Amino acid sequence: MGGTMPELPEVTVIVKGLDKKLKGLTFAGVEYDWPKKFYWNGFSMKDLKGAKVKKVERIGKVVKIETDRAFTILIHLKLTGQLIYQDEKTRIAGGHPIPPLNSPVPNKTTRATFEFTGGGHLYFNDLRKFGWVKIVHSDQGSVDSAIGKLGPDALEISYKDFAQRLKKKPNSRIKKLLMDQAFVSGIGNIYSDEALWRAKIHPARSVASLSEVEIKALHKGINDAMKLAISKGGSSANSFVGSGGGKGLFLSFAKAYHMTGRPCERCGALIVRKKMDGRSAHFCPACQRLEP
DNA sequence: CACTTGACCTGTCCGC
DNA sequence: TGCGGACAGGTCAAGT
Repeated sequence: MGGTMPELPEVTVIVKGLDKKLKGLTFAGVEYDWPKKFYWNGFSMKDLKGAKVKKVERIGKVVKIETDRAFTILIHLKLTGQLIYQDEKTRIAGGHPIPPLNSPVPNKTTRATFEFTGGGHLYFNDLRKFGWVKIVHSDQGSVDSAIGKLGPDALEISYKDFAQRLKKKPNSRIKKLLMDQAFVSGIGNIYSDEALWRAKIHPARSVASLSEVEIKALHKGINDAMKLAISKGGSSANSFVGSGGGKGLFLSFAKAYHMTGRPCERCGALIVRKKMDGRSAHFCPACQRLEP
């Protein structure tokens, strides 16, 4: 099980692993060192102990652990979260690659440790402490502020629905809109860059300027980029390596993201990075043009 | 209102 | 090598 970062593909990979591992396990307790981002919402340790995991699934970028009790556990990895399950025989890990996913646990980034009867542990690590854990009432889990307003899932939205929703936002810049979780859920900075590169669309283009052909390419680009990443994350022990040559991270599937200064795979022009709407956009200045 | 900026945190990398 | 600044995958609140 490998992993890179917590956007839709990475959350998908870790959630699939956890669903297999945790299903049927019984919580023995939890410890945490960052109460600020651990919300009980009226539930308590007494409720947690003895509860069984029914299912683990992904809602947007949120990890949802359903139990056989009245509560559900929601976890958001934000920028630097990791989830690592470990018992005597197994270890599965996913999320942000720092510290390395094979580091011993717990460690100084460990914010919460769920213990299961039988000795397994689920570690929630988060270097920057932006992530959170919420225990929510099962009936209210789907309307929690974190997931209640999410748009259609980026991997599931049809072309038709995608195009229709775009029509309602003609003035938005496309990259920013792609990352808006209320528009579609699951896409972050990496996959907006990757999808736009595939569709040959400049990140600052307005929605109104996009042709039907481009919108089709973008819909396909989202799917292709994410599915490729899921397949890499699911199959490779290390989908990132420290590169000797410069950049700290190398993502095996990336065509644009973090490829600043490297030749575009398609046309050879050098990939550039530009600050846009508070985030950095990576794109090919030759095949992703602002003006036709 | 819609849109932009700052805040939340800690660590790494890059240039001087 | 040391030091300061930019930057990091996300989201929400506050400000304009």
